[in-house]
Amino acid sequence: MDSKRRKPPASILEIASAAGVSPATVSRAFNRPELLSAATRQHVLDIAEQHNFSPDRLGSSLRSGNTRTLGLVLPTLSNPVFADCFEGAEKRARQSGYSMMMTVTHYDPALEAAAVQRLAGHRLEGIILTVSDARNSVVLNTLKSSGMACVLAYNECPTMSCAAVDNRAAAHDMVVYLASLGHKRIAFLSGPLDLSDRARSRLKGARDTAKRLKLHSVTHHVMSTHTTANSAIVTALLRGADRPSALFCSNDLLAMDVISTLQELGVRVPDDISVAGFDGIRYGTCMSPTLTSIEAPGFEIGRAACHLLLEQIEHGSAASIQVPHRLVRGASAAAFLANADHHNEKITPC
Amino acid sequence: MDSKRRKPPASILEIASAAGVSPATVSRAFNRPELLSAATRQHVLDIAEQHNFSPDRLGSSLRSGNTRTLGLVLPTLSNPVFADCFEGAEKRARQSGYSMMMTVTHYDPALEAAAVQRLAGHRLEGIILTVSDARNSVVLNTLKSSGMACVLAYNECPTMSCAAVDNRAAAHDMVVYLASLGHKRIAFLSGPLDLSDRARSRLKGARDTAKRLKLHSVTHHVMSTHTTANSAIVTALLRGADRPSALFCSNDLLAMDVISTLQELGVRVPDDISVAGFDGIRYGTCMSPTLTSIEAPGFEIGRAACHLLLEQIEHGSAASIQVPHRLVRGASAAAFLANADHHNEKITPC
DNA sequence: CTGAAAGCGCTAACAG
DNA sequence: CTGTTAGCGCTTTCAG
Repeated sequence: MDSKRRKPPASILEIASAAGVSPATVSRAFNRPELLSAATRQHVLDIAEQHNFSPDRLGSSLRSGNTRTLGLVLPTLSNPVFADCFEGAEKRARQSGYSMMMTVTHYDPALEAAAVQRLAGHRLEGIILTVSDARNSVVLNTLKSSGMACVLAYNECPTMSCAAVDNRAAAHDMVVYLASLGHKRIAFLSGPLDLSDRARSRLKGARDTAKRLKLHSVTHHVMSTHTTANSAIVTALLRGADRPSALFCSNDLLAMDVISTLQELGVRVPDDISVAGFDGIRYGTCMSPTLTSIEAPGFEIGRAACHLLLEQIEHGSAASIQVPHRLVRGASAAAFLANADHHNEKITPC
Repeated sequence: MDSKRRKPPASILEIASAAGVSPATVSRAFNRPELLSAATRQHVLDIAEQHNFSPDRLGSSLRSGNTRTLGLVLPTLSNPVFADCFEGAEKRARQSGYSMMMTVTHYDPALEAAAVQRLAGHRLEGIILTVSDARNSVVLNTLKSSGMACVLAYNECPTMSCAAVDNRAAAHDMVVYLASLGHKRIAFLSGPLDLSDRARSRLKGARDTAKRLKLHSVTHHVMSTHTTANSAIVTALLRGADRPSALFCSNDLLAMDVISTLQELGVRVPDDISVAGFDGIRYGTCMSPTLTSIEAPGFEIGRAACHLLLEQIEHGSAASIQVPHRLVRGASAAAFLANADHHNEKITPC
């Protein structure tokens, strides 16, 4: 019936001639209606409507220089905090007539660089990203020197505009809470620190606070990825006299995997050991036990980041926003009982 | 130091003159390297490298007509199945050098229309979407008549290219499973059916199968949203002699909320009543009780949808893919015990 | 208030 | 193999 090559959509010239006006007038009817007489404007819009016409952003972008498109570069959407972040950012963008181009990097700096390069080719007006490590990120330097508007989400960085929680303060709050439950030996679990400045800040916050509270110093245990527990490492850290009574995980997905690993090992949470996460993902409250965590509101971080980005694009400002965090008391962390580690005594060091 | 208005990035003409060749040659060095001598090509690329140049897609798109950008329109990323779908689709797109523009619609047909309109303005080469109701969707008709390449994800639709699980067969499998556990009265819970053709198909599959298996006919209970339980409705359906012994929820998020609502009401799952979901989200296995569900693999659906879309763009084909589903046996659905509804007897109808 | 003309950055078509 | 030329669709001066 209809040919495979469909006819191209009407251009501004056809509308102009159909309406008996110049192309400039058609353009103005859409972009600067105040410059036209009400009659002309309405006439043009009617004709456009009839032809089902709306101006092509491509020509418009090329000529005027603004694409009304933003970029969002996140580690992964499998982590609900980042999915929420997208929703917050995209909603804010949409409110200002911007579209969002998005990609994921899986915490891989090489993919981060490729992502920025690819997106930048589309002449985005600005970009929101979460990088592995804001301090030594080549891609951030490239981006800054290219002059593209740019805001970090989740990363804290003194030299760039960013929207994030205060990771150190949040970790502080968690350690204070765990201490208030009677825990004196706390271990911190995370993925590779060089791939997450957030994990680093959280560890630092935890260590500083433990020292200030005169707890045992916080040990650090590195999993091979950010969100999965290594069974061997978890087993190892349960051994010995200086075994921790609470495990503070650098994010909730890791905490969930740690808990299920512990359960497989026959270690009860929180009876034998307490576990806390970070991020406050909603599924934490459906788990058994419910997850103790720090809520870092993804939607709000995304919204704030996009807001900052738009301000930067429109007014050149380069402010940052610190989004408030909140302690979530769940059942996975409970009061420390001196004899709770009885279970452990039976484990023979191998 | 540097002025607020940074100098525009190098254009192809500057590179051309710097390299002592024509602009067309620079273009070819990037797009059709096989047309150039190795020497010229390398020389041009070196110069480009020095100037940190990469061709602007905007000019390229306008001239050549392809933007190498796809659109993805999903209900929400808060539901992990859709987040996975994005990951699958975007990864596939990236492999073919496409970027992904994305937006969410929160199951609102008006937002669906606005989303498509907005994205179409960017001259996408194709679009993947999940709509509320593929059968009577104005936006789908608009899209088809516009000639834009288009694939549905999750929706099943005989007249369009789509990537989805067989919802009726999947619901069939679930009912067969529940029946095998001894359940004879099954209730189906969902959001408004006119906003979800998937929920409709699943209900139909459940009803047909219940009839074939000579179970009691499946009752249907409508929640005000797709993913939250109405406490009053849940309470009501627990009353009476024909109270169901199993609740089949149209998605996992709803099932999770139903379970927590039941627990608040003092009804034990699965001891007093069994609950099943649909989607097979990964958090289902961390819950207590673990969730019985049908896995509808989001990543695979996204990947397949994007694959179909690219085929359609490149070869005009309009095939569909049925992605296999899988029953996930969790602890939320257990064998029916005749006396299990003792708990119920005590509830006084009000 | 409206029109004419130039050109954003790039690539396709055509020459050579 | 490489250069020349024209123009994708739009907006923006500048003139009226």
